[in-house]
Amino acid sequence: MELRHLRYFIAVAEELNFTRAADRLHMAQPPLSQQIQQLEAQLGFQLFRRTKRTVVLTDAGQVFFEEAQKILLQVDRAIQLAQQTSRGELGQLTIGFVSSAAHNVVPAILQQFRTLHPAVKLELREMTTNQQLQRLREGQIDIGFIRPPVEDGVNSEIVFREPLIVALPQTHRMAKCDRVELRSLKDEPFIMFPRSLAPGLYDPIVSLCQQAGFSPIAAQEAIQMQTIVSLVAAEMGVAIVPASMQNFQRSGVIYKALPESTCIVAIALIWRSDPTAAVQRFLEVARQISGF
Amino acid sequence: MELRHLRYFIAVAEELNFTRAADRLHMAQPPLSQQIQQLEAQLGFQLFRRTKRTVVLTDAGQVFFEEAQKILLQVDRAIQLAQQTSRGELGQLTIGFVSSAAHNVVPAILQQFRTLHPAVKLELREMTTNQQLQRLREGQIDIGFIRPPVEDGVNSEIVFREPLIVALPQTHRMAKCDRVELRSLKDEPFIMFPRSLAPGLYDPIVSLCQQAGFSPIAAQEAIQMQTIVSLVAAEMGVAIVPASMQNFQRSGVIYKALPESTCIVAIALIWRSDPTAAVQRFLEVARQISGF
DNA sequence: ACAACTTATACTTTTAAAATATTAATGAAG
DNA sequence: CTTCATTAATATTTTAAAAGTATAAGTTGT
Repeated sequence: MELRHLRYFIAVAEELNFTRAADRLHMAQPPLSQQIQQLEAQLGFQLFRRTKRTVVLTDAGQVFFEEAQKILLQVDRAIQLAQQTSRGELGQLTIGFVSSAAHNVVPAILQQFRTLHPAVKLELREMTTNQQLQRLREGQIDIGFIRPPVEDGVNSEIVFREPLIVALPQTHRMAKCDRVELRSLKDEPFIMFPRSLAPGLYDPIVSLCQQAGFSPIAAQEAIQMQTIVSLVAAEMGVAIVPASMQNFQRSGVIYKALPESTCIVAIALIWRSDPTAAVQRFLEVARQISGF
Repeated sequence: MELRHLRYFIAVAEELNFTRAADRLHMAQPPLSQQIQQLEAQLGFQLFRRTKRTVVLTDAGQVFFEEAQKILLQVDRAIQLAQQTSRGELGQLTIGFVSSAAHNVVPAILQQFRTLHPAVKLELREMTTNQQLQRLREGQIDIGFIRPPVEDGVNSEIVFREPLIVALPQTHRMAKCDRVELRSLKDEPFIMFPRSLAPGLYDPIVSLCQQAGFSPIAAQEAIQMQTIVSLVAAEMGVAIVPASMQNFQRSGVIYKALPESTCIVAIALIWRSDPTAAVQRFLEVARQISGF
């Protein structure tokens, strides 16, 4: 049995007249009769009760008619769903992001993507840069927002750049100053990200301090930017953080610009090597929003 | 697009290897490749990402794979449902019956049919004989239980015969007798079915009375056997009823056999001229139960 | 009784699916 | 590094089956 048989059968069942149905199907009447006979032979029962002049559906034919219509609808649906998927209008994206990225471009990109492609389901997972690189290789995430650098062989693109700033406890002696000389913090305890998990953030911070003539004393480590800021609020020390952390205001913490902050940190987008259409649509939106 | 394309596609999607899929489909590899190419061309997108040596589903292909499986399942389902219907194992029967038939064979036939063909939905409607004949012609009922005679051109078969008996009020002077001579009731008021609605019951009753040497005085008419018995209980008169009304015991009413009751009334089954398979199954059961 | 209408059959043509033979590319093994 | 096995694609031929043509046969209504 082929879909052709169902299409022919439906036409005859609707017209109850082989000649008219054949017209509607743009074919001659004899092949139509033959195809219906063939279908009946395969099914093992009559679809129509025919006199020489009139045709009516049997009760089994009536049941088959309703089911055949459902089948053709399902075929249309299958084609449409798959086509939408092929255009990236339908599907699922699993997206990783580092905690600090949640405060800059990521929300804007996600929002825009959601309005443009509402049928794509987004699954968001906060992870470190290294976790994302590994999960991307394993195919467990489609897209990631990380801190560069990126090893070779991974598709990546910078989507955001920002300077570094200082987070001080409100009670800190420099909290009232307009701006802070990094040099003046050289004996302060620093709260840092572990280098192993985020070299792209750790290294610029250390390099900045060394430009100012000292090596920072890592008093505490934390693997979430929000935790680092909370530790500053708890007066455990000071921290150097990306400027976008100013979007994360927390009582007890004051952010200060660094005059010597020519040092820039970035957020990069990474994506799987065989990008699905949905990944490609996401890239388009990310490029549009980030302006790169 | 034809079901062939879906069957081929599913085989390739499951094997992820054209050669093996072709083996499974008992065909050569080149036509399989061509049919898949043709399918992709019609759909307007790639189902597979192919290297010269390996094949994987695209994400659109994955979606189409799942939908294609559903379609083939639905095709199987359509065939099965229609085949069951053609065998009379599935469907609906609308059945008419005269009120007095509810007390003899009908319950047994219905019960047996329900056990043998549980997927056939039965719809029961109490109607007079004439109503049933008309509704049958209009196709509004499939089967009827009536009082003969049946006009020509209607399929019918006697499924039950029974003698006539007398229903007396408990207070009646003859209520204590073993048997009742019909002649002794000649001056009693009779409660009758209107002749127009049930000649098959009316005529034997009148004929019986005339054999006994009188014409019954119709004091009341009612169109339900149960109502007639109730009127007897209310001492409105006496009635001659089919013997199966003894299955309908009502306080205040006594049934008595008639010695001269060589007169028999019947229940006939009637059915539509283009009997569906379900109607034929019903006939089989009715014949089996009635023993005719 | 006859014309118009409708389906089925017999036969021919056309289309397209399947088979065969072959090529091209890739990856693994010697 | 070459060779061999594996795999998908292409070109061409064969085969099968779908569509078309002509016509018959039965039914309905005038």
